[in-house]
Amino acid sequence: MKNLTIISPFSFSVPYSEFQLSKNYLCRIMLQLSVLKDQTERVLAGLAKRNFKTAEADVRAVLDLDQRRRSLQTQHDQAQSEANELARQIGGLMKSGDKAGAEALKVRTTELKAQIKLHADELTATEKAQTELLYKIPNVPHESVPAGRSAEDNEVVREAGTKPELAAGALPHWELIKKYDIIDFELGIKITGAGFPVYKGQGARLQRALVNFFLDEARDAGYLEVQPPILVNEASGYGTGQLPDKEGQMYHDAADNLYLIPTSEVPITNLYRDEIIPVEKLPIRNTGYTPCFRREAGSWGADVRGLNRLHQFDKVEIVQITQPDNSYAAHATMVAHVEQLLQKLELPYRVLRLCGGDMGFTSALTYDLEVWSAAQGRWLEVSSVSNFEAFQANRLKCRYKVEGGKTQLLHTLNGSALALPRIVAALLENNQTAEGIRLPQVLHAYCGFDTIK
RNA sequence: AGAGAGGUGGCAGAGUGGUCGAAUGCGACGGUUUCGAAAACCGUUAUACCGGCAACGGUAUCGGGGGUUCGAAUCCCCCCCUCUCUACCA
Repeated sequence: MKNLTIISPFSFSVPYSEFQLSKNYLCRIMLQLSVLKDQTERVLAGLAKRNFKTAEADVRAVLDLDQRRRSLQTQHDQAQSEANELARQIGGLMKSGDKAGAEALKVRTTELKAQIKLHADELTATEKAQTELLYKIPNVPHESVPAGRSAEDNEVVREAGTKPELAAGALPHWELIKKYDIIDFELGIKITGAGFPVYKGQGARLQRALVNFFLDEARDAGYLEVQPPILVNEASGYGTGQLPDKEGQMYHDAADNLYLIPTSEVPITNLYRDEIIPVEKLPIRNTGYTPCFRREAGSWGADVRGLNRLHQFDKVEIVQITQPDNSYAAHATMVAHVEQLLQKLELPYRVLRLCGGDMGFTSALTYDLEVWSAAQGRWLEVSSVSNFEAFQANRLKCRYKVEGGKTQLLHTLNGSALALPRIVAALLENNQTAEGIRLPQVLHAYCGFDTIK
C-alpha cells in the first residue's frame, strides 16, 4: 500500500500535464461559454444570489479571452491550411522528380511553421487562462433559489413527524454509544485518528442493516445498484467539480495521484464521463453504497461531537442523469424518495431549500433534509439532493443525441439516501427508553433485533 | 514486480512517411424491390473547435503527451492501458 498523504488545501493544480487528458480536454469546458455569452445578464443575476463577488469581472474576462481565443484559432487554422496545401504540392513535385520546385516551396513552409508555432503557443496560453477562470465560476442557481449569505437564509419548505418528548436524564448519542458499547471512538483514534469510529456488535449490525435497507428501497424505486471504486483519478475529480474547488477537503494518495472519494457521487456520476448516452437508456438511475472520506479541514467545535461530523462515514447515494426538460421533475422524485425513507424510519424531519450562499459550488438547486436529534435539540443534515443541470455534464462531456443528430448536454442529479452517522445519532437519541433503544419496525428484520440493549 | 506482444472509427480488421479521417467486413440507419418480410442492390454511418443565417468550408483527433520531417496512423522519446508467460497475493 502506498502512503496516504495530504496535500495543501491551498495548492491549485489544473490537469494539463501529468494526467492522461486529451488535447480536447480544454475544449470541453468551452461549452459553458454559449450560456455565458447568450445569457450574460441571467448568469450575473444568478451568481449575485450566491454572493459570488468577482462574478462580473470574471465573466467579462472570460468573454474577452474568448474573443481573443477565437481570433487566434482562425489565424492558426488558416496558416495550418496553407501549410497543408503546400505539403501536398511538395509531395507531388517530389514524385515527379522536381526537386528544385520542392525546395522553392519549402521556403514558404518554413515561414509558416514559425507562425503556426507562435499562434499555437498563444492559443494554448489563452485557453488555459480561460479554462482556469471558468473552473472558478460556480453554477448559476435556479430561479427558485433564495438569495442569501449562509444557512440562516435557507428556506424551510416543510416539516414532518413529531418530535419525541424525552424523559429526564435522556442522553446524547455520544453517551448512548458508550452505555451500550456499540460505537468506539477511542479505538478508532488508536488505529487511525479522530473521526474514524469503530462500530461494534449491535452498532456494526445496525450499520449493515441501514445500508441494506437503503439499497433495497432505492432498488425498489428503480435505481440500479452499482459498486464503484472509492479511489478516483484526477479527471473524475474535475468531472463532478470537487477539483479544483475542494481539493483540500479530499484525502489524496500522492504516490498514485488518486483521491479518496468524499461521496459516491464522484465515481457514480463519472461512470458516464465521455459518453454519448442512447436516448432510450435515459434517464439513468443508479444507487450505490460506499464509505466516504472527508478531511473536514477547519471544522471544530461543539457541533461536531460524536457522530455529527466524521472523517469516514457510510452513505448510500442515488444518482440520476436525465434529459434537460426532465431534471426538475426527477429532483422532486428524489426528494420524495428520501422523505419516504425518513418516514419509514419514523424520524421527524424537515426539508430546506438552500439559499444561494449556502449551496454547493456545482449545484443549481439543493434541498437539504434534516432529522431532529432529540437529545441534542437540533436539526442534523442527513441528505442533500441537488440538480446540477448541465454544469457537471459539461465537465464530464456527458451527452445524448437529440432528434437530428446534434449532441446535447444532459443534466445530472444526486442525493444522499441516506448518510448513516446522523441517522444513527437521531435513532439512538429519539428512541431511548429505560429498556434500551427501540428501533423502528422497518429495521427489525434487517438487524435481527428490535432493541439495542 | 520481471519478460514479451499489442492499443486504428459502434464492433471486427487492413494500413510502416505523401490527396489516409483512414481499405474491407459486420452492425445500425435511410431508400429501391415486396402484399409483407428475408435476400439483393444503392446510399448514409465519429467528436470537438473556428468561419458562415444557412448550405457549406477550414482545422484537429488512429491510447495520451512530446519530438523528427515540407509532410506522421506509419519513425524516435516519455507516460497510460490491455493481453500472454513468470513472480506474488485475497
